Amino acid sequence: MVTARNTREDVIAAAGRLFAARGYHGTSMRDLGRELGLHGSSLYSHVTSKEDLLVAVVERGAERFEQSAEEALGSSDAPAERLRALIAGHIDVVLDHTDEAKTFLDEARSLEDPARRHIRDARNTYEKRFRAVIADGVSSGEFAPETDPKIATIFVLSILNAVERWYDPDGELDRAALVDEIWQFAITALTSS
Amino acid sequence: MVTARNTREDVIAAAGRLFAARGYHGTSMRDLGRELGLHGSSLYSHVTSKEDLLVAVVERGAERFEQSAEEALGSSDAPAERLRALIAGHIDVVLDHTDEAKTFLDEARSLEDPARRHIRDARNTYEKRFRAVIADGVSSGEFAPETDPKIATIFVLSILNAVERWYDPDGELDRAALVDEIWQFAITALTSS
DNA sequence: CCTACCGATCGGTAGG
DNA sequence: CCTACCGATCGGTAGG
Repeated sequence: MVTARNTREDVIAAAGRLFAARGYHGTSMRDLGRELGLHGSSLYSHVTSKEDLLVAVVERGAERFEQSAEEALGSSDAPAERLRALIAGHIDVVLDHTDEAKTFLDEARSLEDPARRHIRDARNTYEKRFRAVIADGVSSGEFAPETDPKIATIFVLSILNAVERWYDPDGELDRAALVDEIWQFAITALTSS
Repeated sequence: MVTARNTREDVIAAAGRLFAARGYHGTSMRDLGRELGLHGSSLYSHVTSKEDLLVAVVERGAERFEQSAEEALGSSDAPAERLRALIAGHIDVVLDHTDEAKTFLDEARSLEDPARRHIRDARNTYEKRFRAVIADGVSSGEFAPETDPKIATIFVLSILNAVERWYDPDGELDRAALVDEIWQFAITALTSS
């Protein structure tokens, strides 16, 4: 059996790879065809436009993060533990679905407006999950009373979203240790006054 | 006196604006010409190539950050205060030279290799300034002994580099308060065990 | 998924 | 800084 034909999912996965590596505008349909071993024009039997591809990749990224947050919040632990679960889930998405995560984080701005707004909303929803947990911790007295949940959330997400830019999966710091470092940093900042 | 001719500096400034807003690959030389009120081909009397422009903008960004760090470290205060000065300086660069800062942070990856390496080095040098201050704080006992200066530096810079993505200069949080929030968050995480 | 294209746009040059 | 271009490449279509 020779190599089978590509599916739409194959095309989207390859697009994620290239968009993450070179950016949306830095990737041509012919580049993408080459990556899959077919002609650029043949891609149009799988997608209707280049932007259609960006939408698909970014949307998958958004779903991964959203699903991760929902699972993390399944437990009814204390705020500190729920924050830990959110952090661990976020890192899993970034490390297990790097291309989608990177494209979601860095290339969504190239989307045109219906999709763009939808992704903006998804991002806000995700952010609210973190904010609610932090606000809970402040209310319960577990976190410091001066904490501004909105700003603290931005800071934690800033750390999480930057991971793709520096973390080396083959380096000395393994995944569990990475989660631990981030959690420790965040929880210390949130707990002490 | 009618509008004077554009200088090379005008061209670089306009390029910074467009690169920051739409990305390097999302900006064409004709877009840039339009921004300046001249033909795309006329830009070549000021620059030798499109990448020449990216190099110029990114290089200016790197210089701003480097200069800011040097000034911040002029004082011989305690580590916590020197970290504060580094943070304040970084925020000044981001808010006063937003286009250069954004292009430096987000578009440097589109550089080809001599310039690319040079920028990577500049980034590492800048990072080392932060790391040295944090390491000093650990040595002096001012910061918690478990602190890993390398990782703590990455976390602080992650927060700083994300500012351009969410901060609204016309919002409720003014510059001094922004610096204060970041510093408080960082110093708390670094100080407590 | 290929062949054969399309018009538009790209970065860039020559010669004023 | 303009005019007049260049070859290459772009996203995309028609018709198998």
